[in-house]
Amino acid sequence: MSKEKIVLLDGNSLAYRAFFALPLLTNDSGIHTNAIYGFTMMLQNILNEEKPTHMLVAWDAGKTTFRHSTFGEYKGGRQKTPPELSEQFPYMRKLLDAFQITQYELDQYEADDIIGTLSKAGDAKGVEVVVISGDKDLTQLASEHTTVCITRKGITDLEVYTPAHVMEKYGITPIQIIDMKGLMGDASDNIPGVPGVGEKTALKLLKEYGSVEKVYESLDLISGKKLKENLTLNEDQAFMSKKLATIEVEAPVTITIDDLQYKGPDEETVKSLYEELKFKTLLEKMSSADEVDVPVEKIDVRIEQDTESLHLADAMAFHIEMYDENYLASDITGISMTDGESIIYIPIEQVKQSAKLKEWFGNTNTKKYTTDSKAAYAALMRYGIEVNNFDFDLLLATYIASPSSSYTDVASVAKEFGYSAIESDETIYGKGAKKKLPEERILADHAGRKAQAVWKLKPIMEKKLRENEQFELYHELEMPLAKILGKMESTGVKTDLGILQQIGLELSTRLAELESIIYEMAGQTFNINSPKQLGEILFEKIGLTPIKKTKTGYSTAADVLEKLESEHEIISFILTYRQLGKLNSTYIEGLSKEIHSDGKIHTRFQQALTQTGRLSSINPNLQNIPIRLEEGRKIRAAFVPSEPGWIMYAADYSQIELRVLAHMSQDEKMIAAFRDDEDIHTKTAMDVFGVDKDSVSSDMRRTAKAVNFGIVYGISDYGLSQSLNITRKEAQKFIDTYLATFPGVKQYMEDIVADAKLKGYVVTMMNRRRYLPEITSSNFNLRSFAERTAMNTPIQGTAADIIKKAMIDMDARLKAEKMEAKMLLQVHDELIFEAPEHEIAMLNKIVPEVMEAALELDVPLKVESAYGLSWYETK
DNA sequence: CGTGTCACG
DNA sequence: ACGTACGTGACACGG
Repeated sequence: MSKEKIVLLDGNSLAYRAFFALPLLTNDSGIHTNAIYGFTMMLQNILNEEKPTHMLVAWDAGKTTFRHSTFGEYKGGRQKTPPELSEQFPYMRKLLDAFQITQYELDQYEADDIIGTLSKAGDAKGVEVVVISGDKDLTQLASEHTTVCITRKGITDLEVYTPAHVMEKYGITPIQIIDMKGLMGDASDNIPGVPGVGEKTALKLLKEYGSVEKVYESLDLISGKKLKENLTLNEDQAFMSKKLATIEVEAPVTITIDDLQYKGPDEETVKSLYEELKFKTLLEKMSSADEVDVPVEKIDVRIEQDTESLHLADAMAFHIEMYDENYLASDITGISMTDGESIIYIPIEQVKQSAKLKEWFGNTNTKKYTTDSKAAYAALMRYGIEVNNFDFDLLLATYIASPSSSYTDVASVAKEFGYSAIESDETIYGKGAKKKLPEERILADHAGRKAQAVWKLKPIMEKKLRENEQFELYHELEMPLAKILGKMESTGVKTDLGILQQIGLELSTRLAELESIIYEMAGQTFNINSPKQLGEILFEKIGLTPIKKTKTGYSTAADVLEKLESEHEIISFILTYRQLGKLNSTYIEGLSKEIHSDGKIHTRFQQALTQTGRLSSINPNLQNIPIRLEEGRKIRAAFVPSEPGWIMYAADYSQIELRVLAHMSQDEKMIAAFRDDEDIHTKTAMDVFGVDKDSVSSDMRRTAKAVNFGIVYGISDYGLSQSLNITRKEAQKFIDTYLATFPGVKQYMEDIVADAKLKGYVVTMMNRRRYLPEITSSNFNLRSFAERTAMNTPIQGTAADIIKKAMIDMDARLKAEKMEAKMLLQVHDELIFEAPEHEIAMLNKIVPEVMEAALELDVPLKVESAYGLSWYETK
C-alpha cells in the first residue's frame, strides 16, 4: 500500500472560480453548465495529478458563521451569488457523489475551517495533505506536510504554496499570512484591517516585528507619523481583523480522515451525468483516458500462417480488424478468433487463401459471435466469403440493452460491461494525421482482445436482454436485419453521373445569375452563404426588421426570411439562391463524389444509433434525397436500375405513425377512421371543426394535418403555433378541441407520461426501450422535452419496428419466390427495390401484401407503391 | 470543431 | 414563468 495522501478541496471557492473563469455556457437543454464544467475539469486534473488516497470537498454552510458574531459586516457588501451559478451547485454535488468523493459542511463554519481542521489532523498524523482553493487565505495552512494550491488564471493552472514558496514570495512564514491580513485587511471578505496599510507596509512591518501583537508592543519604534497614527487609532480593528482571517483548526467536525477514503468514481453514474449535461469531450476522454490506467493483462494470440491445419470450433467469437471504419471500402487487415480457450489471429493474406476458413464462415451449423455482424458480413463479402448463422452481435446487443450509450468501439462497450482489457482503436492506430497501421503483433493482440471480449460478453449481454424481455427483439429482429442491410449496402444503388452533372450545370448557371442580382440589390458583393455577412447586409445595411436572433447574431433562417419577403425584393432571390445552393453542394457535388467505380452509391445504414429504433444513413445519406420541391425532386432521376431492362419499385406505408397511434391509444374514432379508409386529415378536420366532409376547406385540412403531426411529436402549443404561424393561444385551442374530440388519444398521452415517470423508460410494441431519466427533472425544459419524447418514441419506434419486420419478411419472400428483385433502400416508411421488368406484377402483389402483414394492429396497415425507370418516376 | 441552415421521414 | 415541436446527416462558415 502506497503512502496516504489527503486532498482537501474548497468547493465554494472552486465553483466561483470556475464560474467566472468560463463564459456563461448553456447546454442545449437550457441549463448553465460553465461552473459545472470548469469544476469537473479541475477535479479530473486534480485526480490525475495528485492521485489521492483520501479526498474531501468542503462547502460553506448557510449564511451566518461564527465570524459574523465577531464582526457583523463580515463578508458584507458581497454580491449575491448569481442565480446562474446557484442552479449549478446541485449538479456539482451530484457529480461528486458519482465520483464517490466525501462532501462535508458544518453549521456556522466555512469550508476553510473544515479544511483547516482536517489538514491539522493530517499534519499531526504526518500524512501528506494537499489543500486546493481559489482563496489565497488558505496559504496560512502550508506546513511541512501540507501544501496549498491556489488556482491561478484559468481553471487548471495551480500555484503551489509550500512554506518555502510563501517565504520566497512574501518573505514571511505561512502563519504570518494571518497577521498580514490583520494589518492590511481583505476587501473581498470585507475585513477592514488598518487604513492606509497595504500589502507592502504590512509585509515590511511583519518582517521587522513578526506579528500584529509584536507590532503593537513596539509602536514607539515605528517610523512614519501617519502610519503610527493609523495603527494607534485602529488597534482593536487590527486584532479583530486578524481574528477574522484566522482559519479555525479546531472546528467541531464530526468526520475523521478515515472517512475520506477515495476509491474512485462510479463510472456508470459519472457517464450518465456527463450525458445528461452533454459534456461530449469529457465523455470521450473518459473512455480513452481511463484505459491508459487499466493494467492490460497478457494475452496469448497465435498468429496463424498455415490455416489448413487449423481447428475451428462449432461456435466461435471473431472480429474483423480493419484500418478504416468504412467496411464497404476499407481493407481487412486480419481476423481474430476464439473458442473461449485459445485465441488466434489470421492475417488477411492467409484469409484469402484459406478454403477451410471460407467453409467455416459459410457453414450454416457453426455459430458466429462478433462485434458488428453487418460490417463483418459486408466486408467478407468483398473477399468472396459469405457468412451464415450469426448468433451474437455485440453492437446490436448493446444498442438494444442501452440505446443511449453511443458505441464508439468495442473497447468502450467492453469496459462498460466490466471487461476492460482492450485499448481504444485510437490508442492503437493513433488519430488524425498520425494515424497509421501498427506492426502485426500489436494488431493481433488488439484484435484478439476484441474477439475475447465478444466471447466473454455474450452470456452477460444475453442475460440482460432476457431479463428485460428484449431477447426476441434483438435476436429475431435486429440480428436478421443486420445481414439484410449488409446485403443492401453491398448491392448499392446505380447512379447516373451524367444526369447529376446536367442538373449541376443548370444549377450553376442559375446560381450565377441569382448571385449577380443579389449583389446588385445589396449594392456590394458578399458571401451569401455566410449567415453573418448576410445578416449584416439585410438587417444593418438594408435595414430590414430582425425577427429572430441566434446566439451569434441575426437569424436568417428560411422561416424568418419568408416573413420579410414583402419588405424587400432581395429576399425571394436569397431564398432561391439558398435552395439551389443546397441542391448543388449537398446533392450534386456531394453525391457525385460518392459514386464508386462500379457506378453505384453504397450508403451505410447505422443500425445502432437512433434513440427511437429508426435506421440512419451515412456516407452518403440516401434518406434525405429531395422530394418536396420539384427542382430537388429531379435529383431522384439520377438513381436508376443497375441492369438494362430493370425498373425501380417503391412502396411506402400510408400514415403509419397515426395508425400506430390509433392502435396504441385505442381511440375509437381514430380506429374507425382508418378502418373505413378515410383521409385521416380530412376526417380530423371534420371532427375538430364539427363540419361535414364537403365543408372541409383546404385550410382546415392543412390545420388538421399540422395538429396530427403535433400529436405524433408530443404536442405543445408553441410548436403548433410555429408550424401554423398562429398565436399560441389559437394553437392551444386547436389542441384542446382535438383532445376533446379524441379522448382515447388524450388518455394515452397522459398514461404514457405517467408510466414513463414511474418506470423511467417507455417501450415500443416490440419492447424496444428508451430511458428518460429527465422526465422527473425539476428543470422545466428537460422535463418537458422528456415528456414529449415519451409520447413520440413509442409511436415512431413502433413504426420503425414494423418496417424492420417487413424487411425481414420481404427478404424471405423474395427468396421463396426465387425472384431477382433486390431491396436497395429503406427510408423510414418506404422500401425501394430494383427488379427485372417481368417481375413487376409479382412485386405489385407481394410487396404490399408482406408490408401490410408485417404486424397485426387493430387498424389496417396500408401500402402504396409505384415503379418507373428511375427513383424519380416511382411516384 | 461548434453553429446555422436545410434536406428527408 | 419557463421556451420547444419528434428523429436524423451534410454542408459552409469562421474562430
